[in-house]
This record gives sequence, structure tokens and C-alpha cells, in this order.
Amino acid sequence: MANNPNFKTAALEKISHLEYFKIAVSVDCVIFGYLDKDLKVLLIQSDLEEFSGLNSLLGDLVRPDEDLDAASYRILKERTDLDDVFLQQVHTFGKVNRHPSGRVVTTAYYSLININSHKLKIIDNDLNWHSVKNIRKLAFDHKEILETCLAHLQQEVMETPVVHNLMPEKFSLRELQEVYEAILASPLDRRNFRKKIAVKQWLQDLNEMEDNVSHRPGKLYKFKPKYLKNGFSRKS
Amino acid sequence: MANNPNFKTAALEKISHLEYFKIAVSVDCVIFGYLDKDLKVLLIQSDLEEFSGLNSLLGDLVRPDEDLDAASYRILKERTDLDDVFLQQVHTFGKVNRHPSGRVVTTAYYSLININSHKLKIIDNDLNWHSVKNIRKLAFDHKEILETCLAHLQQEVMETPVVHNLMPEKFSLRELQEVYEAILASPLDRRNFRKKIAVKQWLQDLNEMEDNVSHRPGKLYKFKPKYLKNGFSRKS
DNA sequence: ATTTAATGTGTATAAAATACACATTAGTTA
DNA sequence: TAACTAATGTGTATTTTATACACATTAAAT
Repeated sequence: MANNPNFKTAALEKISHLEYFKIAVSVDCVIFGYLDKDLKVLLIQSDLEEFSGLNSLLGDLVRPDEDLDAASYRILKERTDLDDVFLQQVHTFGKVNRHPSGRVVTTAYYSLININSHKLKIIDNDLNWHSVKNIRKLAFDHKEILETCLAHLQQEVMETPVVHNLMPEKFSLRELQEVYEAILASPLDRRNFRKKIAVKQWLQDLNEMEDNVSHRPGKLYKFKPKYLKNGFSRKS
Repeated sequence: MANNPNFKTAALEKISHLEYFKIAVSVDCVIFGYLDKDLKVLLIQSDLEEFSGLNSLLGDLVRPDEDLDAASYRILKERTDLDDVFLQQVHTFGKVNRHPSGRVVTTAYYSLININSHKLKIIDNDLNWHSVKNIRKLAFDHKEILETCLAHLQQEVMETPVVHNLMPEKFSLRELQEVYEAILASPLDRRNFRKKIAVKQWLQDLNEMEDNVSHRPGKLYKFKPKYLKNGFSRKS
């Protein structure tokens, strides 16, 4: 059931025909990635007739014996096979008619993963990375959920070292700046950016130089190990 | 049913005996007030045996035909008769065993209300204001919910004019500062506080003076009308 | 008239954010 | 091998924001 993309719809139809209708609980994951100087989000083709042709976020019903956080973790694991993911709860969306098959309250999480270092489990070619800036319309209220999570990420990114989840182990300051520019959707001054990052002391100078660049190579850095732990947010 | 304090328990017992157990959805409201230079929170005596003697937040199951935001609004309205309340969603708590009667995922909201200008609907003397700083133990995971919401309020308070919900229409800068000190649980420098507030331009000088004080009276201010709207958060 | 308990106000200093330019380096190409 | 290209690496001046701190003034109470 876990790997059946039709699980959500099927379960909802059953629920919505029960005499005493109750509220279903789901989680939706806004999974951000970074590729080609561009912030991406992982979307799946909607399996609902109402939304045919539209993409939606990855989500699923929460199981009765599963913590809310654990459900979002499961969804990520199913699709990316990642164990040690960064996941953070953002907001819960609970309008009565937000789901056409019945009443579903959904809690949105966002996640950051390194696209290159993990293969997706693509089933039926339904799952793909999309440029965040090109997304116009999504199924359900998922556009709003995406925007909420993006705003949240933009706020978080200069305060905490969450970006490390999008970076390779070793990277130059230019590469790091490009990730920030993609997330914030605005260019940054190189000298001021470097000053800000230096103040945070998140990085370790590797005393190695870039390679494979057709210009003067930059120094390579990595995040200090103490900033690499993800874990869950404490609450669930 | 809405005004029956046993509603929550009764409904949950019914749910938990259904063959196909599903997840119940509730909201819990952290209702902050301000009195005697002290930040208060509105608590109700828990009606569960497991938590006898303990207080809990005001909460209720969300009805199938009710938006999530609307549920929190209803709970406030039932108990305070306030229509135009400030309410903001903070976090959703969804551990499997957080509720002893069954699986309940709850979304926490916080609210700020002016204690003096509204009578509570106290039923059976079960509902009371408590000093936030004195609270040791609450039913369920409500202590954690309270702490999460308090942290959220503390963050919000210097950025947005939410405090107006705790203030009388007219107030002196000293009174305003006392509210900030109660929320932040730390003393503030008077000159710097006034400078910060002045920069925000939230206040209107009323050209009136305090009264009924046994010392030099201060000027009175009010929040500019455009900062008084509450409404709901846009999402639900 | 004196005491009390507050109000109202400004400046100096430190810290943080911003704007901005040039010499250096390695690879590529003519 | 010289010149070109496209990047790296770096510092200072300016503005803005945050902080620390003290004294004359006012109205009421005694």
C-alpha cells in the first residue's frame, strides 16, 4: 500500500462514504532540491480526475499508529530512499473543501535534499523535479502550500545552516552563494555574502582548490560536522 | 453540545470504539491575557480522569463541516463571547499517544485578548486565568504547546503590533512597556523602548494625559486604526 | 514646602548592513 | 608564449540599528 500511488485516493473514497464522516489527516511534503542554479521542487502527477494534468506535492494519509512527523518522513523515504532527511513542519491547512474527495486536514512539511546524490524512485514517470519559479498551478491548495513553505525556507536560510542539505560535501563559496541566490530569488553582493557567512562560522576551510573550472579556481569548504545533523523538529 | 465541557471526552470515547479507528482532529487555543503586570493564560480544569486536578488549554474537536481556523474561533467565541479576536496558528502536534482516549492530532493557535473588557463565560468555576510564569504541569502535552506558543508570541511582538489586543484603547507608554516586559519576561530600558516604538509609528498621540496616578501623569496614546484589524491568518 | 514616584528626553558608542573596485589567478585561445 | 577570459579574493567608507546610560521636570501626597 505504501508504494501504491493510488493509495490516497482509494482510502479517501472509502472514508467519504462512511455514514459518520470524519476528518482525514494527511501530510504534504514540499521537497526542495537544487540543480543548475535553480531551486526545484519534487512534484507528482495528480491521480485525481478533478486535477488531471496537474501536479501535486507528495503526500499521504497519516496512519493511525504513526506520529505526524513520522508520516512525512515515511513519504520522503518511500520516494527518495533517504534516511537522514531534513524535515520541518510549516503549517496546517484545514479548509473544509480543500480536497474534492472529502474532508482532509493536511500538515505541510518542507524538506531539502541533494538532487545529485540520491536517485528518485520514479514510478510510471510520474515524479519529477520542477523549477519553483515556473510553477503556475498545482492540484488542491498545493500552490499555496508551496508558497508558504518557500517563504518559510527563505526566512530560515540566513539564520540557520539548513542549506547544507542542498550542497555537496565540498563546495566553493561561489557555489554556496548561487544556492542562496536561487532560494532567495535575488542576487547577492559577493563580498557582503562572504562576510556574512564568515561571521556565522559554519564552514571549514578544506585547503583544497576547485577543479574542472575554466577559470581561476576557488577554495573549497565544507560545513562543520556539528551543523550537519538534521533530526526532526522536537515537537510533532 | 458546544457548551458542554464534556463534549470532547464523550466524542472521543465514541470514536475510539469504532472498528476502523481513525484520527480525530482538534484545535487547542493558548489564550493569553494581561493583568497586574503579568502575562496570563486561560485554562480549564481537565475533564479526563487521567488528568484529574490538572488544567488544560481550551480545545475541542473540529467539526466535519468547519474550517480549522473556524474551530479555534468557535472555541474562543464560546468562552469569551468575543467576535473580533486575534488568532494565529502556531504548530500541529501529532504524536500517537499524546491523548489518552485515542488518536488526536491537534493544531495549536494562540490568541491575545483584553481581560478587562470581556467577561468570561465561567461554567462550574472551571475556567480561570493563570500566570504563565507559575504554570508547572498541564494535562496532555499542553505545557509544550503553551511553551511553543509563548515563544512564537515573543518573536512576533517586536515585529508586529499584535500587543494592541492586550491594551485598553488609551494607554501610556509605561503601560505599553509593562506589557512588553510581561511577554518577554525581561526588563526593558525605557529610553530605548520608546525609541523603538517611535520608529514603528504604530501609535497616535492623543494629546491627553493619564489620570488617577499618584505621580507625574504620562501622555496617552492609541494604536492607529490601521493596526487594529485582526482577521484571520490567510491560510487555514 | 518637601517628598515621592514617576515622566520625558539625547548622546556617545558599538555592532551590523550596505555599497562599491581592483589586483590576481588559471585555463583557453590565437 | 602572449593575450584574453572569467572567475577569485579582498577592505574601506558610510549608513543604520542597537545599546548603555543620567538628569531635569512634573503632579500628587504628605
